[in-house]
Amino acid sequence: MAKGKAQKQVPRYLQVCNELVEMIRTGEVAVGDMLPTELELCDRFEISRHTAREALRRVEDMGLVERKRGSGTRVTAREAPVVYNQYVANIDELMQYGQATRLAICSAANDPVPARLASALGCKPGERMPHLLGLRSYRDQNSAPPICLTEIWIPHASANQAKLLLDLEKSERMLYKILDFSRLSRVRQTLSADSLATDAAELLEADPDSAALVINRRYHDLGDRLILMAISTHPKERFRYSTELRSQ
Amino acid sequence: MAKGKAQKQVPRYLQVCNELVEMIRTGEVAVGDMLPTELELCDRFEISRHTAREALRRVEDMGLVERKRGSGTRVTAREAPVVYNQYVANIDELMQYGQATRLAICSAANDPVPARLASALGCKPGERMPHLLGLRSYRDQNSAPPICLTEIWIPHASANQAKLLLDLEKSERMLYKILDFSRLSRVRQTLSADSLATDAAELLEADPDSAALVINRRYHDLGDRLILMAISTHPKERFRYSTELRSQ
DNA sequence: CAGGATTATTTGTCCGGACATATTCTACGG
DNA sequence: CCGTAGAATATGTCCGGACAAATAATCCTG
Repeated sequence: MAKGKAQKQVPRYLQVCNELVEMIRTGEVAVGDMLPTELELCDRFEISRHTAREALRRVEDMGLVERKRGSGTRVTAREAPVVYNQYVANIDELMQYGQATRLAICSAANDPVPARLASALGCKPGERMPHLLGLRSYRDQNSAPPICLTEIWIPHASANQAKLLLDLEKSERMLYKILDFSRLSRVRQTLSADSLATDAAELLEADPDSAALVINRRYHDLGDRLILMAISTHPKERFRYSTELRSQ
Repeated sequence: MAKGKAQKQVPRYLQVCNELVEMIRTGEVAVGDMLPTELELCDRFEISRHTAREALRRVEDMGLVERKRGSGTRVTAREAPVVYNQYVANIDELMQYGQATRLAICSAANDPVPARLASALGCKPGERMPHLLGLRSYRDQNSAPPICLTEIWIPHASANQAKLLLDLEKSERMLYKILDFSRLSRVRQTLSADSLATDAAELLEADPDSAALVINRRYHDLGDRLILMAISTHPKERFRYSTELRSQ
C-alpha cells in the first residue's frame, strides 16, 4: 500500500465501516444474514476489537444492522434509509399549536362511534367512548373566528379517566394531565381536503361547502395502543401545516 | 434496596450520562457553558477515560452538547428536543409518490414569477425562470382523472439546465437528472386547503370551487439554496398526505 | 501592539486486556 | 423425544496505555 504517513486521513474504523456498508449494499451479505463477528473482523482487518466495535457502531447508527448480545450482528436493511428529523419541542408543538391558542370545549359525552371512524379507532361501530368537541382560537383574539373545529375520541379510557373527561370544562391542557402522554411513542397524521358541512360551517363562522383542511392525528403509546384520535377541520386560509425535513 | 451484587443493573457510563443530563437540565451548567473535560470526569467519578467518553457520547447523541477536538464539550440545549424520525427511502417517496405515478408535462416555459410567489421563490416579481406545469396520474390508469396538478418553478437554473428543462417532454425523472438532488439537505412543505380555480378544475376533471389540498414543497441544497419549488393541487378525495412521527 | 510561532489543552484514534451477561448450541438424562 | 443444565459464543462494560490532531492560550519578535 505504500503509506508514507499522510495516508491517515480516513480513520481505520471508518474504512472498515465503509467496507461493511459496501458488503451490505452489494448484497455480499444479504438482509437477514449475520455480519462477521467482532473477533472475525479483528482477524480479517487486523484491528483491535475496539476499532471493530467502533466500525460496527457506525454501521448500526446508519440503521443497516441490529446487534444483539450473545447473538451477533444481523443485517436489517440493504441501504441506509434517508432519515429526516423533525424536531418538536413539546407536546403543544406536536399538536402543531403553541401557547398562543386554546381549545374551548363545546361538548363532552360518551358517544357511539360512527361507522366511518370505527376502523381508525380500532373498534366496532356503535361502541361508546369519551368524545369531545371544541373550537380552537387565538388566546387573545376573542372576536376573530376560530381556527378550527376539533373532534376528539379517546378509546381505552378507564372509568375514572372517562369521568374526569366528561366533566372537562377546562382547556385541553387537562387532557395531557388525564391521559398519559409521557408514554407517547408514535403519532400518525393524515391531512386531506374537504368541503365544510353546514353545521361545522356555522360553528366555524365560515361559508358552507367552502374548502377546509382536515387533519387526523392518532397518538399511540409505547405499547402501540391508541391513546387519542383528534380530527381538526380548518377552514381555508385560517391555517397552514408546515414541516421541515432535514437530511441527517 | 439491599442487594448484594445485582446492583449492577445500570452501567456506570449511563449513571454518569444521567448525572450530566441532570446537571444540564437543572441549569447547573448553562447552555453555552463547557461541560467538564473527559479527564475531569475521570477524576470526579473515578472512571476510566473510556467510560467518560461513552457517557459523553450518549449526552451528545441526545443532542444536548457539541464536542470539538482541542476545545471541549459545550452545552447546546437544556433539554433533549423530541426528535421524530421520518424515514424516506428515496427521492420519489420524498415527493410523496412511489413508482406508481407519473407526471405528464403539459407546458414548459421561461415564465415571469407572479407577485404572490416572489417571496417564496426569493426573487423579484416578474423575474423569469423555468416553469413547468404537469398532471400527475397513476401509471396504469389512463382513463382515471389525474391525482393532481403540479406547478414547478426552478430558480438558479444555469443556461444549459434551462435549455434542457424547456425541451422536457419526458417524465419528471428527468428533473432529478438535470438538477442535482444529491445535494439535497432540507425540504420545507406547507399544506393548505383551497378551492379549485375554474381553469385548474377543468384540467383536473373536477368541479370548480370544490375543495383541494395544496402542497407547496421547497427543496434546498447543502448550500441552502432553493433548487426547486413545486406546488401540487389535489382535488379532495384523490389524495391524502400521511406522515408517521416516531419518537427516538 | 499585532501577528506569527510555540506550547498546553482537549478530544480523536487505536491498541492491549479482563470480566459480565445474553444468546445459542450441545450433550446428557429422564 | 423433550427439556434442562452446562458449555461455547458474541456482544456489553470497563480498565489501562499511547500517540495524533485540532484548538486555545502563551510567548516572542518585529
